[in-house]
Amino acid sequence: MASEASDSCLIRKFSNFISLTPSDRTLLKALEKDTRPVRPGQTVRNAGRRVEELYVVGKGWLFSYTDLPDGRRHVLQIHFPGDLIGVNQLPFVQATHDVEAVTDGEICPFPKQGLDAILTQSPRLSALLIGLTLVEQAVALDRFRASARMSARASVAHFLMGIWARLKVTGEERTRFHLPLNQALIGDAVGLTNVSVSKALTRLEREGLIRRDDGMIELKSLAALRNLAAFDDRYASMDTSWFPDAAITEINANGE
Amino acid sequence: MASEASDSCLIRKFSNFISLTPSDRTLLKALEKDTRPVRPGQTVRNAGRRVEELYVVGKGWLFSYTDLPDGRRHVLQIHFPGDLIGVNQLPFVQATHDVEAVTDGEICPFPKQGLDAILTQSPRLSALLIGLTLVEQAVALDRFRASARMSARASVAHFLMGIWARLKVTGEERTRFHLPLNQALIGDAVGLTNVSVSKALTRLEREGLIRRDDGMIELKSLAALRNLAAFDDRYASMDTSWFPDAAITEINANGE
DNA sequence: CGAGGTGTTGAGTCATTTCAAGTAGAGTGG
DNA sequence: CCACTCTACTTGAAATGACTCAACACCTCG
Repeated sequence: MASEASDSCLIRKFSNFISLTPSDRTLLKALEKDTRPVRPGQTVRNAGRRVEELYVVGKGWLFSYTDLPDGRRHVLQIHFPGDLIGVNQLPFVQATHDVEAVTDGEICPFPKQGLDAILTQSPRLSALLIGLTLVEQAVALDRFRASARMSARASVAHFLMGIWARLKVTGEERTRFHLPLNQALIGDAVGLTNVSVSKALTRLEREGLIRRDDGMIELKSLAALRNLAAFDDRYASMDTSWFPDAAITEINANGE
Repeated sequence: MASEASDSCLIRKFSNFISLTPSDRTLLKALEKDTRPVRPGQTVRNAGRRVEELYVVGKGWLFSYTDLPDGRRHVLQIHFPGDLIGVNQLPFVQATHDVEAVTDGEICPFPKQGLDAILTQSPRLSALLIGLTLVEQAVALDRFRASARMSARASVAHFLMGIWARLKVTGEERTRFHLPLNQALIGDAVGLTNVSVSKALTRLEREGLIRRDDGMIELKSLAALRNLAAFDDRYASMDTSWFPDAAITEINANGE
């Protein structure tokens, strides 16, 4: 009823791409019914365990990762408020990776079947859900490419641009933002050591492309960074024209 | 009507995961209505161009890639018979990467809207489609991890295991198979140079993990390779239990 | 027979890693 | 208020794995 967008990052994020009907909002709100606090370093999901529930991130940052046999770690994704964690776990009985909190935060757990309501009742939301998943996939492949084929410096620049682009989706347009990730974590995300990340960041700062102070990071020149890292903003170029019409949503909703 | 599975890799692949109803088969066959031959080296899709059509691979191998500003190339995916090319392009107006044929082959183009029939008429096929897309995503992330965090030798081993696991999905269980990819291409897929790939393969062969002859490759010890590369067969561990029942498919089909 | 594509091998180079030492800040307890 | 500890970050030197460069072998195709 109260269609204040501001109370839910999930709704704010989705509104960014399509206009939500009241029933869409109701469906989304159902996912955020429950709330659970998380502490820094707390494990939210263990790889290998059954995937019982998915999460909406309410507050705070988290990340997905896997450990390698030799003890090294690979960070697959950083999760922000408004993100859905675990859609990509759907086709697996056992979780393919761990999820851990970076900062204090709140997550909203809901059962796997919680998506059913969306998938059966709102083709438009379903399309957006699939679309966002595919965009995330494209983003991951971009990061892969950067890590595999570019210098440490460009790779780190690419990572920062990726964070910026994703924060933008939930409305934070600013080029200066709080980055609560330590350099070992960033390294594990782009395939470098903490030492190399430190050197890359220091150099980027010396060159005037970024600025750091007090846990904040500022992207001083988006153009230069984009150019250096061959960065593409996949969220900005998302195409929603193939989505079913809202009208069809109505018909289906009535038809059930 | 003639439900010979053997005439379509797509149907054979899908049958591997769920039992297809006659109407499912009809839906899938519609995707393979048209056929177009491809030659080695032929570009099937250009990055940046509008995505008008998707493809089912009928015969032959293809691959998706992007070029970097400095001329280097990153190969994102190898496509086999039975694969759907371009599902991940759905949310983009412009293609995010190029597609090129490796060998002689046949592809079956169909318009983006060709998927609509499946998505609206068969929840079960839709679920499988989404599931397979998510599995492919997990596979890509595994390859990312291998490339970012493991040795050249392990990374190449991982790549080979990945090919083997995917061939298995369309029924080729054998550990000896034809590998029509040159070493530069493999390098571009795992983030190495052709020279490093050559050295890695030579070493793997000397160690007895693989054997090569006449364009064929044989995985001599799956266990050792799996161990070396920390390989997980994502296709084998796919969970279909969350799919809607075939019964529901019936109801929906009647309901329209 | 020559040309082009492909794979192998060795020598030298280079970017990133490893190792190590040192700085800074936050939190703790005496 | 001052050690003390922890974590995070920086910086330099040395080690190393992959890269570059280059020569050569092999095969297919004309």
